[in-house]
Amino acid sequence: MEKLFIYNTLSRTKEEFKAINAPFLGMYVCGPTVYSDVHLGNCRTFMSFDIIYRYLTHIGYKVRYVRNITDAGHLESDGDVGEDKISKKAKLAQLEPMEIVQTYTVGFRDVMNLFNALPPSIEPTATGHIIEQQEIAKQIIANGLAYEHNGTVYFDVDKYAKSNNYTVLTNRKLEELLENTRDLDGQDEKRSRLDFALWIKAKPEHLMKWPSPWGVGFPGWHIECSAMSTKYLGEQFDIHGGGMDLQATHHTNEIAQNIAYCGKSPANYWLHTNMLTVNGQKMSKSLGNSFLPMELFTGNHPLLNKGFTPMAVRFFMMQTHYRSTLDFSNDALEAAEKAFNKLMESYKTLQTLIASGSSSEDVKAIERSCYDAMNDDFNTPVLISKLFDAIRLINSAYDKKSTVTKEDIALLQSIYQHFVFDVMGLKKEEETGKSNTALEQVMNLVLDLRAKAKANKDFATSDEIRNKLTEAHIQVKDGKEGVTWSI
RNA sequence: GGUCCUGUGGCCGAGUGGUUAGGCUCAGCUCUGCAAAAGCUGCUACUCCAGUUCGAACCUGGACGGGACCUCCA
Repeated sequence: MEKLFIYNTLSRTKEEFKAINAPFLGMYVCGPTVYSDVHLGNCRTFMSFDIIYRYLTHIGYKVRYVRNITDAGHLESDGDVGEDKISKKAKLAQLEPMEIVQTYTVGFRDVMNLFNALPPSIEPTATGHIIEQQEIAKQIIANGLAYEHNGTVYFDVDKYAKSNNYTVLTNRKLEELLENTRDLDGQDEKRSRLDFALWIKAKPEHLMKWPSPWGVGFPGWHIECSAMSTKYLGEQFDIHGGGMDLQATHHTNEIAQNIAYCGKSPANYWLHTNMLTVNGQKMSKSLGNSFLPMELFTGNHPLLNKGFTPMAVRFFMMQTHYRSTLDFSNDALEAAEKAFNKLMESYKTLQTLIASGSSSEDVKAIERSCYDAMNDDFNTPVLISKLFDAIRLINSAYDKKSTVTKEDIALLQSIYQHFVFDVMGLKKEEETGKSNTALEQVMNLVLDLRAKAKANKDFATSDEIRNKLTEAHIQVKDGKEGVTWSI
């Protein structure tokens, strides 16, 4: 098996990866909250972990990939301010919370599918694991690290921090955290400002609520992940992932919960993916620069000149390492789209290569460097640069400037299969409209006429046809092997 | 305000104490009736200041800029 190095947030260094029970491997990734459309930032995180999942699988691990759906805990109106609005709206066309959940869960899966992300092995929901969450809260109370106050159960951070490193993930000092904590609702119920809720008493207007030993309520924000990761991957597993914004609060509390529950830190390796910016600025609705995936595909957005295919976007994301911020801009997307098309064109060229008896190229070295790139903390930008070495090699062999053997060609095929299709999860875009046979027949007719004009050296006619087609956004390409066209 | 991350050529974006990242753009060439498309070749950068070093864009310190988190958030 490949020797793989992964950047572990726990140690802030790249560590050699060792699975607890190879070849089996458990990976948990914090999934989306399904109360609104997935935005691109979410997609980027899940695409990053899709590559990680695919590569781990490729090098021989039997991965159980668990990614939750958060469908409970946040339906409450925004405290005191929002209550009025809610009651006004509630009169007409009130939706069941689970209708919202269903709508956005389906939407999320559809988008991930468009991006060719593999579904996780298990996709558990918070509402499906209320009992498990309560059990964990009970055990933490029994272990003396949580307390109930007026129907709400709080985690006792102070007490926990006396015998554990609460801030393992962030390296922050507890005193400094305390100084910087703001005043929030329910602060007076807590023993310490850092304490967080495992179970929350439901207000009467709260829509999703369940009975519990502490009264009717709903689970806290962090406990679902502790419950579901423990249930499906065990008390200790290999990899836990999520966006960097989850690191300081959600993951910190998750680790504390697990240790308070069973004395074990849940995951050996914590991976965090970086955020997404637009033209150098944070993506946010207030700045008017947030993208929905569909806006990206259709180009229906003020910041875009045109739409981009899901695969072009996927490729674009792969060009940046998962731990760097990814900046969206029209120019960068266009550049990535061209590069992606080149990668796919070269695959076609590869199919036409003719083998020589000897080889002037070292294809094995390219394959090796692809593995080296991925083994170095899943470095897809470097992987892509190595693939472009392969492209140059393919083109030069095609131009008869170099020679490749039958084995080389087979190896190039396998590099494409393994790295481009299996690991990066790229695929050829569907041909535009399968039912376009009518258009095709017309185009054949037109191009046939143009060919005849050219044969008669009637360039005025042939150029006119070409120009008119260009105006209609149809590009004519006079290749060596005949004329092709694209829209 | 606090903690942490970051600053690379026209643009995007890897990386390393001394040796070409890669893509896009651009220029030249090949091909072409001419274009386009495609291919080839070229374009040598690392915010600023000081230090460590034989040698730093890469290490250290400082300045300035950008970002994340501290509040639901991928």
